[in-house]
Amino acid sequence: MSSLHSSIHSFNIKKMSAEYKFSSIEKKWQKFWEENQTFKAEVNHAKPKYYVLDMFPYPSGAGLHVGHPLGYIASDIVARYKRLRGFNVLHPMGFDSFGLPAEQYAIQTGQHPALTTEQNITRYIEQLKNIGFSFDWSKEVRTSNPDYYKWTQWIFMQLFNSWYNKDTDKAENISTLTAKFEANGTNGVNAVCDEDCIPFSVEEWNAKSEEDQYKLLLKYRLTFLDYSVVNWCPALGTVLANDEVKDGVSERGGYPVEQKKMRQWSMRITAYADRLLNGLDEIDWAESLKEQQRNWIGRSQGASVRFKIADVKSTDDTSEIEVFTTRVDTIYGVSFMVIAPEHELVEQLTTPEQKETVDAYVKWAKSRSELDRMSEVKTVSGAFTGSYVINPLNEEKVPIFLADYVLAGYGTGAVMGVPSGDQRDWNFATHFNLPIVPILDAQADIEKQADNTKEGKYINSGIINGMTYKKATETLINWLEEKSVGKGKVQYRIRNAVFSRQRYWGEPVPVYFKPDSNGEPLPYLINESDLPLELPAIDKYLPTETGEPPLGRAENWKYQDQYEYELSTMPGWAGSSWYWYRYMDAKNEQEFASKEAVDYWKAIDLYIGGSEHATGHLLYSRFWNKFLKDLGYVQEEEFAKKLINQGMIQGRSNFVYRLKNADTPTFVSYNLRKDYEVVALHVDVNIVDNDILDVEAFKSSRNDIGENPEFILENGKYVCGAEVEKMSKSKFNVVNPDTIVEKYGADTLRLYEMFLGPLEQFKPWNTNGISGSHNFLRKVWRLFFDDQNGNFKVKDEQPTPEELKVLHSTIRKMEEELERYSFNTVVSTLMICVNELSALKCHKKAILQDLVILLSPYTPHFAEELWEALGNAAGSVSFAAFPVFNSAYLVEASFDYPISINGKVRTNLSFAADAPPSDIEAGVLANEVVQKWLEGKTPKKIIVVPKRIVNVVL
RNA sequence: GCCGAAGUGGUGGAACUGGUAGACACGCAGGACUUAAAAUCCUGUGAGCCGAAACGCUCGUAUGGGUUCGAUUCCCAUCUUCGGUACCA
Repeated sequence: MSSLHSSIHSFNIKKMSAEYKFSSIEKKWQKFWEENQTFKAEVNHAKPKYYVLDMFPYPSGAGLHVGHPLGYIASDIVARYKRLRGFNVLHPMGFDSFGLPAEQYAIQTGQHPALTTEQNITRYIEQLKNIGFSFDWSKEVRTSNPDYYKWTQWIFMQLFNSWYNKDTDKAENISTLTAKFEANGTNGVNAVCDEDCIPFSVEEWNAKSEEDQYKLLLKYRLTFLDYSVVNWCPALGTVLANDEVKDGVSERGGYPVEQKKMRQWSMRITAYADRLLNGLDEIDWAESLKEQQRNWIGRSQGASVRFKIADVKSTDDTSEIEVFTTRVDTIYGVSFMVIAPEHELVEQLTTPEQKETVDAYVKWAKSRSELDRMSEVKTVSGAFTGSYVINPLNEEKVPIFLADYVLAGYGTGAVMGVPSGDQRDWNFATHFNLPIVPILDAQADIEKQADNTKEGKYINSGIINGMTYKKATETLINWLEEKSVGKGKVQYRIRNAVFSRQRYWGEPVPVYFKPDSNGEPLPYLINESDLPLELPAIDKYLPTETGEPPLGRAENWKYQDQYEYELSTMPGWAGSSWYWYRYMDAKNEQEFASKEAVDYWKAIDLYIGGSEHATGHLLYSRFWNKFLKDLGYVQEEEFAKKLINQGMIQGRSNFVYRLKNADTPTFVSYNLRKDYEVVALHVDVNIVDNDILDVEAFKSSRNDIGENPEFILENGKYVCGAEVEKMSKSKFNVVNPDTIVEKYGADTLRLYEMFLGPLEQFKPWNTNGISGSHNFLRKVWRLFFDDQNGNFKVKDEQPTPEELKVLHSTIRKMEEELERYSFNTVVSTLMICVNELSALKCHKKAILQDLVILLSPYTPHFAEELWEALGNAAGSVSFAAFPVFNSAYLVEASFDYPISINGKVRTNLSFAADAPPSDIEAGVLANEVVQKWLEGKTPKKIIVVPKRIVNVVL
């Protein structure tokens, strides 16, 4: 535990000056906390635990800007508040330090990414420590450290060694699957596996070689090799991130990019689809975020139907195309079939006459990203294959088209086209002159647009004619199952997660390849004792000449000196999918965290981070957590009980307006710009105060504006324009927290960031308002110290009822507001409290001591200083007891009712707090203002809402 | 395109479950103190109308409709901005 009774900082009132000297105060307490390890959190069964976590940052080269600490300040306030409430708080910080930017920088400069990452982290820590967070730095983690990624690799190995048993609804060790195969073959096995798994008997299993058995098991493991589509850039010889592709070409160099299938590691997250969906009901996350996850998982109930291909050319050919539909009831309206351009049957289905068209279309589709393909709905594109399928219900022949709105990786890569019921199908049918068949009598105007109604009775629909939706669906599914041409099916939108990256700066995959009897490489895990598998040194951070990932450059990098390692690395989300457990026991060399620590800290009680992680990090983390639970390593089904999405802080850019066609560079002030022809240019916000440009600083800061630029001023000032944009270097609107801390102090920064607005909301940063927060602290200071001579003026006097009322209404509001994480209104509440105490000239210890505790989560250095001044043990405000609210101080004898006439407030009247509505009615009617509005009439109704409002209805 | 969110004074925002719209700040204006400035303190500040003033009236929470005694809050439609869209983290 931290030392609460340290007396190394003896306090001397005489040294205090009139001013609030934030700089020395903050340094003093930061040093104190560090030396005393005040916030070190250890397992302590005597106290209830509270785990509050921030999404850890990626340490970028640009350092922190004022937007980054927003969430950390909020979580720190909660951490400090919970300590005051008697909780044992775990509040750690670390770094998600693998990633593309460091690698990009390495490619440009040749510097090892570990080196730049280290430098960036050092800078981040410096900046974070400057803000006075109560982090337990002894638990810091970095995902790129081998002693961390050892355990990321270890989890990968557990996934490789596991399969998903749908009967027990959890992951199990692969050995339980082997045991089942040995006993009964696939009979009675209900496993999640690759699509091409076929059933086999015990005899067939036993007849297989060990090698074939091993190959077969690969189809069941929770991490497995599979083909997935990537952005392949032939010119760069590498796979590009979606971010690195703009308009179909690489962002760097502008080389063409194509969609290519590549064999990669995947994670079988689909096995957990239902649990990921159902678990959402048990966690306190924003409903909008849960909705995003639900939609991402995309459970849909429907049917799969197999359509026979007409006139199959040879017996070798596949003779069916399977589709999934959520509207099997519309099957009689099918007038075409669409398959993805990547569909495996494209070649087989294309007739010689159509070959040229189809080839051209496939080539074009390859150049388009998935996002382009999904977004483009205005123009219809597609190509006829020349072949047909037969609708199993009515034996009708319908043409097969390719169209890029069908994605190969989604469902079966084929859809049935029902133009009367689906707008995109309708557009497609209209474009290609295909029939539009009405199927429900309730469908209206289908010659103008599709109508997806489920109302009415079926027409033109064979066996379901005259039925309604529910009955028709049942009938059709029964029919399909009876005839073995389809079945009822639940389908998910979520796909298995691709886990390979053709990059250097990520966790190596702990896998090596050994040739099988045919010389084909087979993947095997390395021995657990060989973990961590460290990143080897390479000469440059580029793919090899033969197109292998950068790890292919490592010399003599072989497992047991003979086997090829896997050359791809893990994705960014690997290290972040379990890190909250590592914080519990960050230095453990035997386990990812001790059982004792995991059992004590359990799940995160409050997790703060951006909503942009909704379907990435937050879904993968839930997946890995469930997996670790299945294997018995952790207890919790959900890793974060409560989650708040903090909104981003945007930049506020300033502009100057430069005259076009002027000989000398000339800048015109904002409000005069309309009279000239001007170009707006970004100007560094740090030389603009309240939208007034520091002209001299501007002149000397730029070398592109000539020797003597001219300025057209208004009222002797140059006024800048302003706009809200993303905070970024290129927009000259980045504000560094260090600058603010230097000028106003960390406590002011913390207060102001919270005061800016609701945590969840996106809002622009504008340094202008910060003086209000700073003045507030100085105002508090003046309650303690005389602003003339610096004398300590707190007295041991009895507080008045009025002062107690101010204090206790503040305590109550603060509790309520923190309870609902309304961090901004707490600041207003504290301001109102101080305004009122100042007006009352209250300098009483009994009141001010509690006020200091209330302030301490927001402005910890400031609070420690005043706490010590009040005569308390140095550094102990962090563990003081939060003041107990006493409602007795707030009892009011009367209530001031707003009196409204037809909903508009016309006057106010005071009634006893417990006055019965009848008395209030009588009083209201007697009032002269009300009389005036009544104009002698009797009101229709009088609504009295006790302790709220009275409304007289005329 | 699809999924999710936001839109309130000159600015950031407040109004918690439908009950006085604009709390608290910034900015601006005026005043006190000062040789002066800073700091501090006081007053005013949504738009408009009437008026000497007090009082009062009308409009007003992106836009257009609706529900209700009463709507920033609930419902429908539209517009704009932002996040995600499976290899940014």
